[in-house]
Amino acid sequence: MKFSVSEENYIKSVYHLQGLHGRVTATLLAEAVQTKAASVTDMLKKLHSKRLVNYQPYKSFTLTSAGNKIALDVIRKHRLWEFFLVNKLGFAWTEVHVIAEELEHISSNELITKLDTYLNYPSFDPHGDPIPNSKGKMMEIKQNSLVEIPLKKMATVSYIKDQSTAMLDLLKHFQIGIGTKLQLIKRFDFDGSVEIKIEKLPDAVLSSQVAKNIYCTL
Amino acid sequence: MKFSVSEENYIKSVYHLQGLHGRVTATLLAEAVQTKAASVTDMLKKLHSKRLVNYQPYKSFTLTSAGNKIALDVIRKHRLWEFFLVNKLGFAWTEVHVIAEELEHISSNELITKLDTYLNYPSFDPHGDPIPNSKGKMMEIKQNSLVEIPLKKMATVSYIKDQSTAMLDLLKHFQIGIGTKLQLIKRFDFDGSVEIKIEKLPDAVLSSQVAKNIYCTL
DNA sequence: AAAATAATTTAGGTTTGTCTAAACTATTTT
DNA sequence: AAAATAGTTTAGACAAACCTAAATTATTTT
Repeated sequence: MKFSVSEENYIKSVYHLQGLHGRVTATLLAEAVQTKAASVTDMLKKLHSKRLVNYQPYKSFTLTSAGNKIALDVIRKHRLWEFFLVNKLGFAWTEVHVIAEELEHISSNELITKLDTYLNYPSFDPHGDPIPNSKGKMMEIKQNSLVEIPLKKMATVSYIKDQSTAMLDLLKHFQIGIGTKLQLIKRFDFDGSVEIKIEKLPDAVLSSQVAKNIYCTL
Repeated sequence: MKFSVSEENYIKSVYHLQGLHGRVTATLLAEAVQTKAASVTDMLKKLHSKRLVNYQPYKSFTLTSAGNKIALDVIRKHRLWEFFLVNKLGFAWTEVHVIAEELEHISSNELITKLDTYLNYPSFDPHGDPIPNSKGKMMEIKQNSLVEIPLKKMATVSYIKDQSTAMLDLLKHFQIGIGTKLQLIKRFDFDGSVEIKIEKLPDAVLSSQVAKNIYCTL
């Protein structure tokens, strides 16, 4: 079955919100898809009739397994395109999200299969998010926030939680990006700030607020 | 200014039809965009109010120069994507049209600029059609139908006019495709059929009906 | 457990792009 | 040049996805 761009966007948003809150509420979803709660109700009825959401009036809701499958499919496309945009076309990882929001709705399955092959079956997108494979399975890696990794151990930045311009600006200044290798030198209990070492750079101190938003693999 | 997918499709079709017939009529356009004449009238009013078509009720019409610019932009995207699909993802040139019909409406200009660079500024798409550059300029090559090229001279197939399955099937059998190098051996005046030679293959005879649809560069 | 507040749904409307059927205009035939 | 035919436009509707305002239900506070 084929779905409209709107339907796909709603489903995708339900998926993401479910990941954060377990169940999803109309207001939350309205916010996510940039519309009003009344419009969400309309769409929920439609998605319910197609058996893509478990929905009862006035209650919070979740995706059915059919809905989940579609969400993963859209997310797979989104992340593969992001990978392509960064690793083949040379975009910065901070620029690709909006473009991938459009590309993720191109319908050809053959296209995604071929793109996946061309990119050599990547498991993570440029933001560090896992890319579902054709069956919807994602790799999982234990990501640890900078505040909780062991001292001295080499770690690789894998994900930035807060992607606001202010945060990205700060990261740029400290030359920290996805893939950056670093070690935790010291944790200051007083304010939770951390001192880190990046090869060839002077040691840097990051506030706990910043450190909490940086995730690493060990 | 941004245009809807429908608007872009109408404009693109007007452009193509103009190339074939000089001026465009509502019925012709309706056929091209797979809709009814009444819907075309509605859209023409809209495009006229945006100054993209030169339109007067009950008359045939053409694109304004603003409309032309948009058409070339969409065509550029379409053909660059087709090039990408064939030369990077490994699709056959006969499979890419429908996918490119969707991709051509992705709005980012930066994306097309980067894609163009990545593909190394190709001048022709896999069907042999010229790709407009960022200013809308297209390369022109003299293409000669197989019935009119000189005897013995080496020629390269550059374009297939009739792209019906029947025709493609026939071409496959004779191992003729875009880029195939061949020579005209003999022209039979009786029925206009032609004998051709392709390296390493036995000579083949094509009916004038077939030959008329094969274009070459010399 | 009422009252107050917050969240959700309904009712009725808008826009975009489509449709059919009827009315109108242009073109072709005789 | 009138009649017949072909092409185009208008009028009125429809579906999708959205909106606002009012009504309804759920949740929280007291």
